[in-house]
Amino acid sequence: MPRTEEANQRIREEQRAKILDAAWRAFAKKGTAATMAEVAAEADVSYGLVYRYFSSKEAIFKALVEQMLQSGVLRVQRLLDQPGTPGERLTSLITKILEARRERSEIFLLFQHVMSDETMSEDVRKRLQERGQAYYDGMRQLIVEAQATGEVVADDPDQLVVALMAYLDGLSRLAARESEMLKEHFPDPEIVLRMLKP
Amino acid sequence: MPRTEEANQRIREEQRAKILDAAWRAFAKKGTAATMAEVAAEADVSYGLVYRYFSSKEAIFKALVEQMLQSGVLRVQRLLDQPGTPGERLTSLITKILEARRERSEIFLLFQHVMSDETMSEDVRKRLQERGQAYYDGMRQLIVEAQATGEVVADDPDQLVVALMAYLDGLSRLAARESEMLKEHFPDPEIVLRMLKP
Amino acid sequence: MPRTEEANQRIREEQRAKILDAAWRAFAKKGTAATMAEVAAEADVSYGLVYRYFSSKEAIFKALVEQMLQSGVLRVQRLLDQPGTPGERLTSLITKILEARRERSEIFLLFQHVMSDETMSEDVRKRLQERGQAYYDGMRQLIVEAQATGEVVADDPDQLVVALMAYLDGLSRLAARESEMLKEHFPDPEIVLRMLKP
Amino acid sequence: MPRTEEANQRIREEQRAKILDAAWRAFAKKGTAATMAEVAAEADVSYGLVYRYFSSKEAIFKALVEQMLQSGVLRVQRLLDQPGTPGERLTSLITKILEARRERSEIFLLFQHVMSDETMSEDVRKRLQERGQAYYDGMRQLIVEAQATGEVVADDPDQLVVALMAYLDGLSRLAARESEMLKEHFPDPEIVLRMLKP
DNA sequence: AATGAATGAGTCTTCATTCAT
DNA sequence: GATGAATGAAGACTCATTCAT
Repeated sequence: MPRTEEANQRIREEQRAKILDAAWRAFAKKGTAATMAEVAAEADVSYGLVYRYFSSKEAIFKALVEQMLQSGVLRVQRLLDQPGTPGERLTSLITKILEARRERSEIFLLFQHVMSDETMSEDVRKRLQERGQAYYDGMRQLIVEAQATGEVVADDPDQLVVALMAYLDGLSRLAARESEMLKEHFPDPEIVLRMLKP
Repeated sequence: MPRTEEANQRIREEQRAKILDAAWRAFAKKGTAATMAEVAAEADVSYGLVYRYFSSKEAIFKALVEQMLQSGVLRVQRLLDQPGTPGERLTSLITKILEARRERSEIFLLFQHVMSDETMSEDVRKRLQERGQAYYDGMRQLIVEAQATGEVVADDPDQLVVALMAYLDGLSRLAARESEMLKEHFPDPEIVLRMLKP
Repeated sequence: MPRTEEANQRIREEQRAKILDAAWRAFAKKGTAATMAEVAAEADVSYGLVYRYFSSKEAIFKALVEQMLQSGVLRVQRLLDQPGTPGERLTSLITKILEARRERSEIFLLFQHVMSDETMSEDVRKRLQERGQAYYDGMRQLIVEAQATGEVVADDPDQLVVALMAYLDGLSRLAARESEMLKEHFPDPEIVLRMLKP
Repeated sequence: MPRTEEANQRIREEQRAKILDAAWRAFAKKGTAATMAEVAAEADVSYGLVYRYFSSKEAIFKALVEQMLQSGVLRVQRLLDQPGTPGERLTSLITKILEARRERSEIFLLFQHVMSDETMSEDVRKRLQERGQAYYDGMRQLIVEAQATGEVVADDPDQLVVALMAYLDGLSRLAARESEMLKEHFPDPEIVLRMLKP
């Protein structure tokens, strides 16, 4: 007697999730260089099964990127519409970003991998590019507002955003490398906020 | 009539240098994914020849890393023994580092590539690790001294160093991606220095 | 309440027939390259089920060949024992063959596929070979007889048979390709019979 | 000291030819199903080398088809512009075609393989299709002319061409199978010509 | 009896490395 | 010292076949 449809449905969802999880680990570690065999091994699944769930390596990447985009981690917008003065909102935003980078560093690492891998499909990179731009724009806007209220230093806002982004990206890389240094001495948000202090 | 020994010697050195230069360009562009054929083409040399000068792809990497270590770009020590107060020296150090990251971003990019590539020989990675540690230690020492003179804020010095390193690494990545954003809005050293302000 | 034995029996036969029918369509279309998944889909059956009825792809082929052999389409013998002069019987034979080739071209296409596919089991090919030989022999005998009565030209009978077979095989291929040309201009039996005219 | 340019040139040409020859044998035998490993083995060459000369399996096929088209074997046109009555030219044409089919049966076999393989690139198939059409058209024209002079029977010319083509294709297949039967009893051109006799 | 999830051997393709000249 | 032809191991992907339910 065949399995019930729901049972199959469940199996499919679980396996798909299991494989994507494994892919996260594999790709975050090695980027595009990770092999399908590694993904399969990491998921504790046979080689061929990966292809039952994803038509190609590229397809897995796309699914990961999709998860990344859905996850909300990369969405600044929702963090902008908060109560408080611009400066308070900026502080809150950066604090939250730092938490996210610390806890879900794979996401940012994969993001960087994809962006710097020229073999990645233009399609996928473009979507991430746009999200990155939105991220940048949101941050810039908040800074400009905070400058108006005098809560942030009156430097070139673009330089400030670039500095902020560089800092955050650098932290992600350190976090991904699982550096002991970082774990024990994760910099207090206070420190980066000083870059913006008037 | 055979070539003189010196002539041969000179040719060898020139060719070796030519190949290494090409390797810089190739690896900066594609990281470990660059092929030997690309290196050879970039050097305008047959690809058999590359093997006359380097026994393997790994060997080229090692040579690049060696150049990196020799280049002095990664040596903090010589920047520590300068005249001036600790705070002045720290300011001067960071300014110089920023210049270097901006102008020779390939070096730092390669550094990061090697550090995050697990297939890289332990040997090579270890040497870079050590240099990174020295870098870290030098910076930390200077910060501690500057805290003593009250020129730097009295936060946990380790957190400050981590923050500084994250910022610098992040900038290198942006520089390497040849982002227009970065070129036009390279952050003034003043900005990062504020992170350390008391 | 379990199904009765006869009901089971009937189901088994129906399913087996359904799968074989699907296999005919799939193999006629793609030859050996047809996949088991395609056969299953064509039969509207899960692909696990195909293996319940046939132990392997090879086994399906064997069953198809068996059907082919049973079908009578390839049996000349029964066409030889007819009333009439040798020439009349030859004419009637060829006319019937032409009809068969036109209407059941898949059979001959599969025949050719199997014969030219070296990965096919020797076993299967041998049986077809023998049947082909019988076909050949029957035709030859009829020609010889018809030559005796002066109804067929006195050429080398082997050459005549070869020519006849070549013609028929060629037609099968055209028929299988579903060429418009052939459908609209299927050659009158009269034409091929002229090859034999004294 | 490197090889001279001519030496390399020669090697390249020889190897390319060697591989294409091997491909003829392999593909004529198995069609698309032939593996690259078989081609390499047949050419007595390493696996990777085939890819130095041809970028893909598809590319080899294209080269074979190109050779086929260049070979002239499939060009009827040049056989049409001959002296003599239409009937004489038709006789001469068919005689020549028979010789070609007999001696270079691989070509026609490959032709048939490609035409019936749906995975083959549309591009390639189209070119062959056109050539086939030209072949057909040329033959048809000659038949019509010969009917005008009364040298060919006044049947539907399309049926006559179809019959002729079927016969020729069938012979190619037999020739390719290297049937003993065919070798020893290759049908005299006289036989097929009778199909056209008034 | 029936389903479809799971497995792994086989095929195409790339690329580091070797070798004859 | 230099060239580029040749090799083969490794990786992405397909598909016949097995197995739990």
